[in-house]
Amino acid sequence: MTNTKLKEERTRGYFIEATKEILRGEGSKALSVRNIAERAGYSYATLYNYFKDQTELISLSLLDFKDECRDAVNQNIRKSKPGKPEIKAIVVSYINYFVQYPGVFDLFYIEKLASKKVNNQVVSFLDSLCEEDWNYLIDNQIYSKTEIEYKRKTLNNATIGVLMSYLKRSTPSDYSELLRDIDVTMDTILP
Amino acid sequence: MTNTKLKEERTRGYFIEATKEILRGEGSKALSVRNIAERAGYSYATLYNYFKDQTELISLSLLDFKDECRDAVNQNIRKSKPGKPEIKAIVVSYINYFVQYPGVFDLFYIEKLASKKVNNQVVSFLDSLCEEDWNYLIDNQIYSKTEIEYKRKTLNNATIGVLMSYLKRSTPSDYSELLRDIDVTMDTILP
DNA sequence: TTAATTTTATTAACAGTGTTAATATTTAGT
DNA sequence: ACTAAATATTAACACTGTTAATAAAATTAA
Repeated sequence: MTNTKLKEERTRGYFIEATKEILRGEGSKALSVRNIAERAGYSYATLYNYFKDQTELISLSLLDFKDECRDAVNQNIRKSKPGKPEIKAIVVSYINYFVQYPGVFDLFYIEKLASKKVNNQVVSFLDSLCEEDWNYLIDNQIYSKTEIEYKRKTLNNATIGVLMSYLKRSTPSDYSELLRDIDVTMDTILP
Repeated sequence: MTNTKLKEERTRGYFIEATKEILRGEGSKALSVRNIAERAGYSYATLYNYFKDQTELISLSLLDFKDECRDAVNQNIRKSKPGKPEIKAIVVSYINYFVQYPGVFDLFYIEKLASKKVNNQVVSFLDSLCEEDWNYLIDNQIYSKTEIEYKRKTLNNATIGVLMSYLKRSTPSDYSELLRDIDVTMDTILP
């Protein structure tokens, strides 16, 4: 009864963990049903006894990565000052996370996602990490509410653009330039 | 001699045209060697007598689309005032082009490209369309040279981000909001 | 025009993909 | 130990890109 449910949940976990390992390592290009199943220790068709299809497995991995990324960001911004400095620290560690795991970037922004709910969660993810700091800037009257609304949107889009260019088009060509580009973005949007 | 060269060039054209049709229509997801060859009126293996592999065909299509997009933009900005208004007109028609052909967006920004040269051409494409207007803003001393350098970069990244969110994550959900987001981006970066 | 040669196009094959249906194996309950 | 239920596996299908061997067509030489 509850025992079978537990076992089932464990097996599901093996598949999810295998998927995440491949995505972290070889990337989404190397992802295949047979590859996942082999790493999980099962035959490829067994996967379909636990998941509707590959996209369900991908969505579940994505949610895990979201938590992982949030934790990484929270670790890195510990001693940042609220407002612009902390927003910058968040953006930098957010970008660092995806530079470390390009396969996860593909999941978040490129791969076709099954549910619209997951879609929305991804789109608002970076912005939600900065929520407190945007409010800080409003509360301390450094920018108006509409100004902040605009700047939020623009920073989110610019950050995705920076990541895209770096990971998908190798521009800029090295990491130090990437950091400089983030500086540029921050100073242009929040002067 | 020159006759065979002509014939060869024509056959290559049929394959390229077929590739472009599929990308414009069904999108890059529907692209396959067999699909292309069938539409070109040849067997799938014939393709390899004219092109190294599929990626070469894709790169050649991309270059065509680049010209096509430039033409479309130039048509739309005819009566725009130099500077910010024209830059906005360029960004809007640039975005419109990819909204019309999402498969071409995949080519430009997502698909793995063979040559680094093509890669760089893509990355600098939007910025090159705005070149004159950025210079106008410098010459008329509306912004400083460094300011413009920063704004260029930020606008390029933000525009790619806007496109990504709209085409890949359905955010915003309708076109009128997309136009509003472009306004927001422009006013934030070029106030 | 026929024969030989070169150019161009096709089919067969290989290793891979996601997914489903039918089968085999393992576990649980009596 | 035997039956029933749960779980796992193999076989198959329709795809994918790519290569090698073969067939067809066009060109040249006699």
